[in-house]
Amino acid sequence: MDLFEQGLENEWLRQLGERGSRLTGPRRAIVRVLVRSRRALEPLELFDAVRVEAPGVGLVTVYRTLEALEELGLVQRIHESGGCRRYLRAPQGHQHVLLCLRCGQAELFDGDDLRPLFARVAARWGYQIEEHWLQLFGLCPECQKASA
Amino acid sequence: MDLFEQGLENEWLRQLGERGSRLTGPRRAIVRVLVRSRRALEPLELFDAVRVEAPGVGLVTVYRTLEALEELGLVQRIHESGGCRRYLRAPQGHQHVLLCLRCGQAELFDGDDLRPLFARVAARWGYQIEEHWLQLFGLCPECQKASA
DNA sequence: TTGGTATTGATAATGATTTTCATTATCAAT
DNA sequence: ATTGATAATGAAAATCATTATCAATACCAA
Ligand SMILES: [Mn+2]
Ligand SMILES: [Mn+2]
Ligand SMILES: [Zn+2]
Ligand SMILES: [Zn+2]
Repeated sequence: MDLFEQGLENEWLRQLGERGSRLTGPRRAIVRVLVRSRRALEPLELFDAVRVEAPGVGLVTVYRTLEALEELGLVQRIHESGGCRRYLRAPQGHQHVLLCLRCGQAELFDGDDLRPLFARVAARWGYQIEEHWLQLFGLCPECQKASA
Repeated sequence: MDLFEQGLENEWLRQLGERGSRLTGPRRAIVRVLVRSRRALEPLELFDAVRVEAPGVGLVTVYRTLEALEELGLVQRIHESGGCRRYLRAPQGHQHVLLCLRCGQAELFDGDDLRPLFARVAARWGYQIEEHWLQLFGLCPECQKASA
């Protein structure tokens, strides 16, 4: 078992509890899968994965748990040209997503400094910039080999 | 009448024709509204705006025309935290969107040079970067006044 | 002007997400 | 441990945006 993911799982459950949510079987199972996934998952994919270990869980509970985790900022919706219904572990701190176009694997990176750009744009248009989205798409090392 | 928008309207119709599409009344009306909008519009909003001048047009035709214009790259879907169903005139060349969080007004800016960042990320993760999304959100000058 | 056909709008179908509601499970207070 | 208030659950139904169907119409090349 991965120690980092184990810790993350406990932390998510703790935050759910903090918020007043009961720590139920279905929630534990859903959190367990989400924390460990390297890919962004659609509700139905998540549902299928959860049911492998917790067969009784309903799709509706998957939707409800995703909503709760999104409110807590533990999970984020991923936007893609093909659709925007997949969810991924949210980054900690200032990070952005790098997605593999072929297999969907996700990585988080940081180190972008866009402040000079924001300043120019703000000056040009008179906007007060509040937020920015940056997302990179490409081919992961495995998929590069596969398509070579 | 705005000359730039007039020209853009003609250009869109030309490209639709080029592609083998007939230049019908409904299409002309839809293009006219889209070309002139400073905001990204949902299909239903677009439908309502079109029906002011062309009352007979159906919602289905709005969807079909949006699809055609998106294929031609003349229109793009805008992604927001609240939903991803609005469409906006696509940028020409390398530009990105700046959106007002309050009124939805959209501006296009360029001048971002993220190549150094891409190079670092590519090296760090072994990805071959193919594409990037950058979007800024803020308050336009009018909305800043309104909320002051 | 005309004929072949792309386009249209009304309608029905679809599919993802939400709502409803009776039943069950959690957990703080005994 | 037991209890009991109530949060959470899953099945089923409802909703809502989008897509498919289809007979009638409008476009446009000839
Ligand atoms: Mn950033
Ligand atoms: Mn760019
Ligand atoms: Zn890959
Ligand atoms: Zn504004």
